Amino acid sequence: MMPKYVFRTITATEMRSVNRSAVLDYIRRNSPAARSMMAHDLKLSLPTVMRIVDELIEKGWVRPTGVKEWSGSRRRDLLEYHKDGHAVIGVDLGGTKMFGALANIGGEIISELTVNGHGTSGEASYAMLVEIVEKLCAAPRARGQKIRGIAVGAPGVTRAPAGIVEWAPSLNWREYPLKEKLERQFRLPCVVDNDVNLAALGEQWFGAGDGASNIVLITLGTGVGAGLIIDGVLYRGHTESAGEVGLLLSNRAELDQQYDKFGALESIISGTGIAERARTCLAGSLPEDRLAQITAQDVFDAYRRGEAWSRAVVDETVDYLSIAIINISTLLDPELVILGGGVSESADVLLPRVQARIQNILPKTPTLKVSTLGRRATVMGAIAQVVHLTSDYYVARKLA
Amino acid sequence: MMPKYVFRTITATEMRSVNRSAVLDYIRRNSPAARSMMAHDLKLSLPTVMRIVDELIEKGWVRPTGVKEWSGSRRRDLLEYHKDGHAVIGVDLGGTKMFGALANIGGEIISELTVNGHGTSGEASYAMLVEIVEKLCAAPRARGQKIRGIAVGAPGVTRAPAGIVEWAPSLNWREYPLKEKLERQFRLPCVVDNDVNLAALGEQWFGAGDGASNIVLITLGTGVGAGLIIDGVLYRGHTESAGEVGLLLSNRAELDQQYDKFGALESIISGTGIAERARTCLAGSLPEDRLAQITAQDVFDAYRRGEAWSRAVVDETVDYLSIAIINISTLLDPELVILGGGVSESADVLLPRVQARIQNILPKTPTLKVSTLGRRATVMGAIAQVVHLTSDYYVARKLA
DNA sequence: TACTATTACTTACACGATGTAATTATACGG
DNA sequence: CCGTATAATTACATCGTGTAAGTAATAGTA
Repeated sequence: MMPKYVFRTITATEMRSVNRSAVLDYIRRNSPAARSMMAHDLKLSLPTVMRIVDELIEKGWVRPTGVKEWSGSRRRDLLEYHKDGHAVIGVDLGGTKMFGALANIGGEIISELTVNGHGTSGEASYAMLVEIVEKLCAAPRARGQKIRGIAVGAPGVTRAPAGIVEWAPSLNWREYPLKEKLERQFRLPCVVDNDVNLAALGEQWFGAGDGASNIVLITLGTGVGAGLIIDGVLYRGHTESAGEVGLLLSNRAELDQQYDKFGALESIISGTGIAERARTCLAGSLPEDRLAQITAQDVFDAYRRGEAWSRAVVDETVDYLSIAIINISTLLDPELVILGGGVSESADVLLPRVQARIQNILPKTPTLKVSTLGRRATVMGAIAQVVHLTSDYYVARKLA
Repeated sequence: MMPKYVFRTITATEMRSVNRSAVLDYIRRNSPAARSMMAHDLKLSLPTVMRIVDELIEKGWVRPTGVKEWSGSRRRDLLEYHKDGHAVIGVDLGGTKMFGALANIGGEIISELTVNGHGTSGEASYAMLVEIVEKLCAAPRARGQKIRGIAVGAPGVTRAPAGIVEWAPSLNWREYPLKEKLERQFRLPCVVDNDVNLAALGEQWFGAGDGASNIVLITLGTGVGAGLIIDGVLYRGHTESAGEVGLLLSNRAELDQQYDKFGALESIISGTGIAERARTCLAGSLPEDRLAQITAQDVFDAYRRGEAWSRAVVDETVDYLSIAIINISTLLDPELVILGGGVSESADVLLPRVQARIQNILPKTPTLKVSTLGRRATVMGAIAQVVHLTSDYYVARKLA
């Protein structure tokens, strides 16, 4: 019988990794930071902070600012996150578009590349991904940073530790060993993860996350998905499909239906679903070809202009999005709910109304924000994951 | 400005705690266990395992079995979780009943005590809790174990680290510093937590949890609640109100209602809600006083006897419970969903039908089980928390 | 300009933890 | 009874943190 055990052990070197991770995280979030301040806040002795900082400087994660800070007498030497210490490649592998970026570890994009409507699948998609990465590798890097790793967000179920894409319908990939292939091709550390998971990490590190430990990112685009940051750490679920909120049910009748490609909630509040409902409303009053071109964006524009037909569509979207957020918040009690994806560009219409509905029901309302990274969220999360991977990120917690 | 940082640091002693926790957890789940086996599985050197085991034996958490195991040549000395090494007091503080138990750390009850319909609130409730604890302290302990701590599960929102009951309507406690009061009174380490959270931990340690790292416990009783174990660790949420699933919404109309005491889902699938609906069905066909006595149990009994009226009530319960489980699983992707609370005694009726509904919708179905601890779940979780607290439980994780 | 007080940093060393390797103990099987 | 294999023990190297004492920097002050 296989033994059952859940918790891992650590060595002295890993203890250092835990502490190094905490210091790096502190500096990233609080640049510029002083050693003595960190020693105080992080409850480490000054010599330990010194040693860790020396290591971080040596490895290019952190650097002295040159500036010194007055705090009573001898000035503190200030340190900052060394954004340009390393370069990283992140790719958001969409079903219809691919978006790749070469960026520094501060999340500043050096060079980016979009392929719209690539229309590929299977091996052709892989070839296109390789081409994008190659171009980004070749892009000029003013400060001469080395590329430290590649992370890819895939639209579908992934098994992140193994780096396998289990099932990505739009690319027609099944059990696709993407990480292994990329590592062999580029000889760099690679991470493969779900696109929405990475987007959530991106917002935590560089976007609307703002130091919160419990974050839900809801993306409303072609489909609907959620990324969960729980107690500071990305949560993937038992079979790595946590956050597949497209399948959420909002009424009893939905129990009797079948959902092959699109889930119940997805068919209502995704961009696709919104456009679909608009077509039903406008059927007959517009020519067929115009009807086919309607997007969610058009619906919100019409709503802003006060066109009557859009009213019901937007109302329904507001209601079902509210139900989803209420149910997610009820279950998870996050500090922050971030709205992302294409539809979030219409947040001016949605957000105030959703907020009102939520406050009406929930005793404790999470903060509701719009993604600040937009379509770059996944790529930013990719950068975060490369930092996790290459800086040996460990975290420790005490229970009870 | 307050610095932002999320992750803690550890010292050499805390590294030992991480490893000690892993070893203790291994032995608890795999008694009897051999040192050399643990060294292999946990990736620790044998000397380290030896030292940790010596410490655990000395402190009474573990003991040699005396039995030896053959594995090719020299026999292994087997160790087991020392159930009787310590005694612990756990109390489930219900709104109508209080249930306290003196148990060993293996979750075996030495002495238990129920007070039904105590009808107290405020300071009187505290006095009754103290009386229960005192009686349990005085109960004979054959093996002479010392009581190591007290944990209390409260029916309401708690702030567990501080041990404050924020709001428990049935006891009329607000911002009640329970932990502080108990520690002063009994001079023992005390833990205060939400009753459902503790029940989830109880099932993880001693019940249906079975080594799973991602568990959702749904309790259906007077109200409805959920306890979440995420990546092996109890998750409480940003304001410690994760899992308050009584408020889950199942249709659009519910958005416009007000929920003061009972949430939307709660008013349908809780024991109270089931009985209430049965009363509506039977109004007129039964005398008023008989009607008032109907319980959820009666409804399920009638269903088993094939009485027509009960059909609709049970169907509705099945459907809304299914929706709740589907939505929770969609979001969290747990390995295991456990049904607990009074209504779970009718799981023979509910479970097969719920299972069928779930499988129809979800691509990946979590295992569905009935609580094996029943009304003792909270108390068992209380025991687990005392072990966490008094054995200095730490866990470490690597990201990416 | 020198002295003082104060805070930042450095160094030396103690301590606590893990790991490796050599040694001893135990038990089966021929 | 001995050989072999595995378990447990011991001694010691290594790696990490912490404490304490010493050095450096700097504003204020005499």
